[in-house]
Amino acid sequence: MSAVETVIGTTSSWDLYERGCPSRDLLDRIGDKWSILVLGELGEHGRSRFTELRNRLSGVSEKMLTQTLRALESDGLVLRTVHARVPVRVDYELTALGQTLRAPLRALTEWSLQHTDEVLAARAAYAARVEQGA
Amino acid sequence: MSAVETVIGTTSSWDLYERGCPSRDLLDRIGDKWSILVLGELGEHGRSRFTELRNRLSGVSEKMLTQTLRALESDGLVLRTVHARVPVRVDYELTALGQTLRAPLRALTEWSLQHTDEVLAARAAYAARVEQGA
DNA sequence: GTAAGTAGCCACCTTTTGGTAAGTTGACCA
DNA sequence: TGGTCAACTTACCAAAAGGTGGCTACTTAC
Repeated sequence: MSAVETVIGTTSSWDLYERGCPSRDLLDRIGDKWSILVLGELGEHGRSRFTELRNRLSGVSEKMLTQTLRALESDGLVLRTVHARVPVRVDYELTALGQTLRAPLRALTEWSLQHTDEVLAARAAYAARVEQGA
Repeated sequence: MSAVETVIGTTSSWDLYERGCPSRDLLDRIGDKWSILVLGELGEHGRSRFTELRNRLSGVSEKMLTQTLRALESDGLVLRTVHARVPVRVDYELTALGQTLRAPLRALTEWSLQHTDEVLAARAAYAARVEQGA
């Protein structure tokens, strides 16, 4: 059987540890740098326009932003609404599915913010150890 | 001021939405495909050897596995122990810091497993829509 | 004496990713 | 007449990621 118990009481037909597993690909996608930030922004600010996102995500290029938004839309996480007035106006917001990702993602971003100092310290210590050892 | 409230009651000196933010880099690192899987494996199985990990992470190359483990070690998330017997034996396990990542990461992998079907359906629908629209 | 096993490293090469910059659409404004 | 705005799209190019295969050291087992 290919079903795997990841946590007691939870079964799924997918196995993250198998190559080509769609869940693994999905994980890779939502773990993507810009995806995380876009989803975070839309989660916090709600419906936003393209330029708003571009301005709030420091360092993102238009190309990357478009690409990320398209992927998220295709995955059913983000809803894209085009207003046919001039100039064109486009809104992005989380779908219901996208909303379910907020908690897990926030847990991760929170962890990252809270432990950055420790990690930076660990890196410094590691670099020092390597310098010594070598 | 550069401090930012991410969640009520939580402050940090970092801002994920600023380019060059170390937390953003860190997030990118732990959101990495192989990092997630290695941390997951070590979280579930506990202390493991190099070849055990290689065998359990279907599709990983030795190069990638080494690279990922080194990065996690340098970040203070994984402890690497070399036993100087012959043939060499090396163990990897989560550090205390690494343990604190288990919950957030599990939340994300769980989400991924549970919603893969919905996302696949959304992708199919999106592809159909594009085909129609174009 | 030689093959096997562990835990890698290194050089080479291909694929993918991502940045920059320019073009597009279509109404409206000076 | 031509410049502007929003939200892209496209082409081109550089950088980075990642795969492959060969090499290492050391000892035990055949």
